[in-house]
Amino acid sequence: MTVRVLIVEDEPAVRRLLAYNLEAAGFEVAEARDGEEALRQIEELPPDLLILDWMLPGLSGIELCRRLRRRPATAALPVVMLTARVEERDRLRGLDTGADDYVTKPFSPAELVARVRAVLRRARPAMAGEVLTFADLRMDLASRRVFRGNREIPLSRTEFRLLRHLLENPHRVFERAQLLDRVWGLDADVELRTVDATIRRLRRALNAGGEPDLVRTVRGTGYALDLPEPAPEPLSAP
Amino acid sequence: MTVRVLIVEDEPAVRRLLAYNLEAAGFEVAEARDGEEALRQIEELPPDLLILDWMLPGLSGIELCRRLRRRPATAALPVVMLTARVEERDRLRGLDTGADDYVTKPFSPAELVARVRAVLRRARPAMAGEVLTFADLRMDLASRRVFRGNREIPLSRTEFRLLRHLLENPHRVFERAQLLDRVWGLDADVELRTVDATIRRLRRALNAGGEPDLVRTVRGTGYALDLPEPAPEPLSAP
DNA sequence: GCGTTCCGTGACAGGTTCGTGACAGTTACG
DNA sequence: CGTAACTGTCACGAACCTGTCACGGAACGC
Repeated sequence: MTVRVLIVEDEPAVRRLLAYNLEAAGFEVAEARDGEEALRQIEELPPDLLILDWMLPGLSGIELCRRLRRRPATAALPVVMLTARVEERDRLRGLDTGADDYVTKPFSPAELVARVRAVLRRARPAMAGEVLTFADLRMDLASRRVFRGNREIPLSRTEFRLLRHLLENPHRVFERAQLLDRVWGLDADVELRTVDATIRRLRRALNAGGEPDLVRTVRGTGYALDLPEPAPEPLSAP
Repeated sequence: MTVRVLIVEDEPAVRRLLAYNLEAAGFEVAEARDGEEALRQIEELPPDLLILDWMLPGLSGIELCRRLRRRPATAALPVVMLTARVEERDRLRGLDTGADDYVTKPFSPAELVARVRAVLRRARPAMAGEVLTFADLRMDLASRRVFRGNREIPLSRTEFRLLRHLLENPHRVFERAQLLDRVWGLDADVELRTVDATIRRLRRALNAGGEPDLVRTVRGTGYALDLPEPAPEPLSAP
């Protein structure tokens, strides 16, 4: 599976330089000109790493980073921040920006790629230890096991990835095409209805003990992970 | 909006230490001495997170946690379990207690607060996603749900899109042709009166509980989302 | 008042969507 | 090499959605 990197940078020259070198290093690259566009793209298809210019028109890089950290789905998303001068870099390090590394412009392509690789190496295992929870569902990413209550649920690879994606974004409705992109991958060539089949297998596995169904069907749209009966009042924000 | 944390702990010293540090970190804190009292408080005003001592007089922490998990209203309530020693913590992790994280006594305040924050990040529904509101109507775009007061309103795809458009432009009157273009789409080939039928279905769904009608009919023109007129004002003074 | 226009209402048929089970090609693994 | 598990498709049926229509009452202009 390829690693997706999203570059958020308003200067076209710098953007192209970054994209060229990262693609040459084997990454899949997406680009955004400002914070708004970045948010939209992350929404659509979350990358594995973000390269973020500190100075952006509109939403600044720091603000974007902080905002991402607040969302569970992107709280652990690795971020490499681009800064113009060394002093800035050191000052940003002091602030709590939430970035994983800082690169000073001008940078050498080799250094940039090296830092991206280092951040990915560091970030991956950190994510691996996590446990995703929803209702009486528990998914341990490290051991790749899923429990409902105290019963273990055997899941195939596809089912596991689908459930993981839903657990990372509970309550949120995904349409079939989104799920295909984000679970099966962009290069997968499968029918939309395949999602239904996998949802069905996932449901059968999850509810094998007669528990209530946690997968909500939204007719005409797609699926979401949700509590069945009582309308879940949207929890108050922190 | 503040985050409420309920501490369930029988030792006053530990309770006060926890309360002090959590309040310093900006949380709103409630306290309970045992499981019974905790249940009462959760009933009264559900907290956003529970800190739970493993050893409690009466109802044990584990039992309380399991019981909460069984009730839909509290099934997703984040729980941080306090244990006395490291061995206990590891043993509890093995059992399926349903807790989201474990902290070993003695703990550092910083670690405790960090773990609470982490659990909240994970447990929170993703996306402070857009929510459209009008009067007692609430539409959550991410989860694709609509509430009137605290009653959920089931809506079909078309009804949902129509209501969304009205909610995005409250008070504004749209003629049928406009609604067809903007809700059904430019390429849709349907009768103007179809709008009436959908408005009717939307009204029936929204007012199923006997609430006042929020959809205003503008004769000869179209429809708008509006508060109903409270009373016709007499023009002449008594 | 009176006729006309406009909208609410209920019913209905055709279409769409989704759950379900079955099946075959593929992969994993002993 | 053979078996079992996994995965993508498909066809079918039931439930649901939706556009349309006819009818009657309400609102409006005169």
